[in-house]
Amino acid sequence: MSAKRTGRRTGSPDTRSEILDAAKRVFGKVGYDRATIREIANEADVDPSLIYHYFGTKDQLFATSIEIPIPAVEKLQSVFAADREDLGRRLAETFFFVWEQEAARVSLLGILRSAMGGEHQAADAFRQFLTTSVLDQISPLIGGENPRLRALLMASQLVGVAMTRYVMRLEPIASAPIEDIVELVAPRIQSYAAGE
Amino acid sequence: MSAKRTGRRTGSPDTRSEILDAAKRVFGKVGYDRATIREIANEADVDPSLIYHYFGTKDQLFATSIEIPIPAVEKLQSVFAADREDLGRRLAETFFFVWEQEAARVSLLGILRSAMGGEHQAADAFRQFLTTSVLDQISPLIGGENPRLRALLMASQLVGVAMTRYVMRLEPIASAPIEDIVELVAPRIQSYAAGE
DNA sequence: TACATAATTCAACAGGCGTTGAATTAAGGA
DNA sequence: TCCTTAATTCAACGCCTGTTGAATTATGTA
Repeated sequence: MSAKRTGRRTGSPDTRSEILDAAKRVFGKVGYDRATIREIANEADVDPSLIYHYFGTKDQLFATSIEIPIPAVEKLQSVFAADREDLGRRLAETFFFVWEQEAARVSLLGILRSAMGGEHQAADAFRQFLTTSVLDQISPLIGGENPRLRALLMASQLVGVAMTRYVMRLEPIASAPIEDIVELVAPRIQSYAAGE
Repeated sequence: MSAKRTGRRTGSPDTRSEILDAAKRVFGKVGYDRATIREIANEADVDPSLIYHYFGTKDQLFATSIEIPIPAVEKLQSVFAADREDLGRRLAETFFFVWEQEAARVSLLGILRSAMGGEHQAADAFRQFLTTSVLDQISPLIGGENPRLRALLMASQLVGVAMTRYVMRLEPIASAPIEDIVELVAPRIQSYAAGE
């Protein structure tokens, strides 16, 4: 509770990172619109104007804080190496594995919340990630007609579960063990991948 | 373009309804947060304070404008009369039939957008609708273990598609004919209903 | 016709927001 | 040690928001 003083702090604290973390938390909790610079600054124990010093504007701060977490992207690559019959399960497992991790979740929540709210940057980021990192990779592995549509329907199922579990926290999906969910979801996702 | 005059208008226009329609449109387009009273008033060609005269507060206006459209609820009832083997298809068809109608869609978009944004009223309304009007009715018809979880997963798939098609407008799901989507989604939803 | 009441706008308020520029303090190299 | 530069806060701006109260005009009833 040391009283705030003006001027540079002693030591070499990585204040920039603390701001970014606070931003992710707040954006994840309430989305872009309801998140205020002042609240983020407060959460980071910092003056609001310092945020502008480091990130320029609220939009830019948001843009910086919604980069898809690297571990998530890496994990994804390994999915596409799997054999076709296993694609559904691997996809579901990876998806929830990432989401269950606190650090990734706050970022993803921010993206999802804001994208659904119509925030352009978030929507674009989400669209692009889904298109290039998921659809483009999955579609070729899929049999039957409309492979791209099928791929997006797989993704829709996962997004739907993320919505109900992490955003809206609907029971009993919110507190069910992931294993149960994967067990039920995986076969249906897989069936999209198999022609007919 | 008649210049605005003060005082009561001539004739008997149902201004209240016009305000409500405008509210639905705006809430549907941008969600609760970004929607401003002034924009709604403008859309309804009315002074902002008239909205307060009729609806009291922004929250109350929102609450009034997100009642689940009656046709939607009625349609739903007919689904549960169906035989079990047809449940998936009937559910999917009904769901999209309602969503494809302009009037219902703007309301549903408002609810969905705002619920995802964490707006309490919308989230509660959505939760309650899903619980009492969907889950409570579907669960008893479902075989296997965790019937309630299965029911919610069916709903998740539909919500996921609504998100990608109507909210985020992701291609190719956004402009695919509903028949194609139903054709693909129905069997997977159905398979949740059948035990294992 | 006179009058109560409903419908409508005008003008303003306080509060919160994103943002900016100047002032203050510490760190690090010459 | 001095001085440039980076980190940090202070104080304020202009704007937009939800909201309110008084003023104005029409409707419907007695």
